[in-house]
Amino acid sequence: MNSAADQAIETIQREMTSFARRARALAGRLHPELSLVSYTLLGHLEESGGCRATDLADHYALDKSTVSRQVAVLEREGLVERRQDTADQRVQVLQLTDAGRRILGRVTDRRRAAVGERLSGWSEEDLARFASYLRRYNAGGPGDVPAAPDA
Amino acid sequence: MNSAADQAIETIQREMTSFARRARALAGRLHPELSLVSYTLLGHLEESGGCRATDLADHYALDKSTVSRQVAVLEREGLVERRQDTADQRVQVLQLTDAGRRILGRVTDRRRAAVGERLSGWSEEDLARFASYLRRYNAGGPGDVPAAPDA
DNA sequence: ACGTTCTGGTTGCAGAATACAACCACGAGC
DNA sequence: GCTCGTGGTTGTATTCTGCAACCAGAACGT
Repeated sequence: MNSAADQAIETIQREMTSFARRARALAGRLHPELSLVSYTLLGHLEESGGCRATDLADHYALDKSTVSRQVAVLEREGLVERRQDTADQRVQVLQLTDAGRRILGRVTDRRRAAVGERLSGWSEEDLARFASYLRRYNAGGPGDVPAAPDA
Repeated sequence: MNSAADQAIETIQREMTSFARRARALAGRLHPELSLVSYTLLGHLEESGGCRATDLADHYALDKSTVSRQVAVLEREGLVERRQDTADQRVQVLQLTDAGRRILGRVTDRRRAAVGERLSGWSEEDLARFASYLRRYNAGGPGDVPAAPDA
């Protein structure tokens, strides 16, 4: 099958890859104080309103050991805190601290500004459509839970 | 300023970030024989039809030392070859070998299949539009970072 | 109750990717 | 011919990562 759809898929996979490739460097330049990993972990904590380390690992396809270490760093920096779950003593519920929320907010602002600048010439309609495509792409996918469109 | 456009930009930056975060793991699962880095470097060589290491570094916002080492690996594996530029003895033009082209093709196929599966429910029109948005976004200034207004 | 298995998490270890700085070689301009 | 800029490599240190081994608490079966 070599249709127009195929062409589009080829382009999508190439452009998404290209973007991903640059993302780390972008994060490094835009907010050296919060690595791309840390940023996304904090972001997920905010979105989810607190979750377990395992959830983070699943969500980002990381090994639980990696998450464990990353979280340890974030905790040492006072950006997240862990609370033992009362029901299950194994579980540590992770949550943003106020400091974490503050830093996350600052970094998000800066990122949004950067992205916004890049999107400055776009019409509101295009922006909305692009956003919805991205959300749909990330949400969808086999092997991935259809993810409640809550947040 | 909290317009619809702002909302869209917020979403775009979040979703792009989320995607980038997973990309490495995806590559690891999908084609362990070719890391995300190697894949993108080979991809750029194919697209460009051969270029210098410096071009790769610029394009992906990598340090030239990083590229140098990555290319060394790819050369050792016989996937790229370097030719001294006749005009400028400093320059090494990098090009895919047949083996490199073969592997790149295989991996691209696999990636396209994965992406395609994720996009299976999409209309042809949506695919085309999504692709064009991504291309437009990535093309937005090879100067790369939209120059953080903060720093 | 007790042992087995499962789940959430940490730690030891090793490998890969990366940046920065120092360096070498060549080319260009004065 | 010097000096400076450019393309590339190498030394060094850091960070991210996965895998495997491990520990502790829960769940389940007998």
